[in-house]
Amino acid sequence: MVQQAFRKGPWTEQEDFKLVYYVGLFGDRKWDYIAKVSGLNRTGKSCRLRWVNYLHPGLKRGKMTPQEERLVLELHSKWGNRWSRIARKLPGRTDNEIKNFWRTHMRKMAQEKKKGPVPTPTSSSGCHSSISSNNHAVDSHASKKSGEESFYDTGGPPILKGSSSIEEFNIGEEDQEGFSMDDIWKDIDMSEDNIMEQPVVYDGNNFSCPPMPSPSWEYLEPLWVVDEESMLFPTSDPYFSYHKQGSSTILTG
DNA sequence: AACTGCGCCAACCGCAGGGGA
DNA sequence: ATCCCCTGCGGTTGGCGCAGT
Repeated sequence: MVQQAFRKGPWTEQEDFKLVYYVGLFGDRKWDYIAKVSGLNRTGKSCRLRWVNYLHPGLKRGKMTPQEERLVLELHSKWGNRWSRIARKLPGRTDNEIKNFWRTHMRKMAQEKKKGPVPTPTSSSGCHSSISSNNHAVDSHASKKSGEESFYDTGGPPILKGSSSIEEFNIGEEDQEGFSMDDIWKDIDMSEDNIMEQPVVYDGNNFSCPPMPSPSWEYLEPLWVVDEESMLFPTSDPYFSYHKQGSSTILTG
């Protein structure tokens, strides 16, 4: 058999469109199949990763809130490097995101350690020596891309925009204040070793999103008018008009 | 203004587990 | 019962942009 040379590297706008379209058609499980029929010339793995880490409608972009940071630290002290597990407790955050955050955090801790003694990283009070400053200091994308509307500034991937039902997944930075950490802690205590997928719940203030790795397409369907014949994309969707305004075909990297 | 270092994110790789044939 | 394929997870790295010099 001749091994097919798959495309690698950053995803283009067109590839994203295709992927979203085919995930809409076939769901988010059969990645190899999607990769094949879509003609993306990517591996199923690559498609899945792109979806989970970037295109998934439940994603919450932007820097982690202090609450989230604290939660990550606590959960990490509990579970170690079980990123996906930790991610399930942070609605809208991916394991990759958390992993990256942790790396950055550890680096900072190491640097601070060089300078002088610091409280233990896993203590919720101690970690704030770096965390809180971090909160103000940097968000690479938010600050980097000032001047242009960034995915990372909007509280969610653009695909979400324009749909009122979906928009509700965008938990803005401010909304995080109302994000009940107590609920999360309770949840953690209750489900310690019995993590279940939970339905999306909106009580008027807070959201509980489905775990990232297994997103549901139910809430996306209205966005996608699937036309298999013509393969038309919903160009009227804000997501697409957004991208059409952009000059670059490369979305990331 | 140019250069360098750093921080951050996206994406790849390898491995393990689960499910179906 | 075994094998194979697919999916998911964790670790790692390359590239981009910003900040400091």
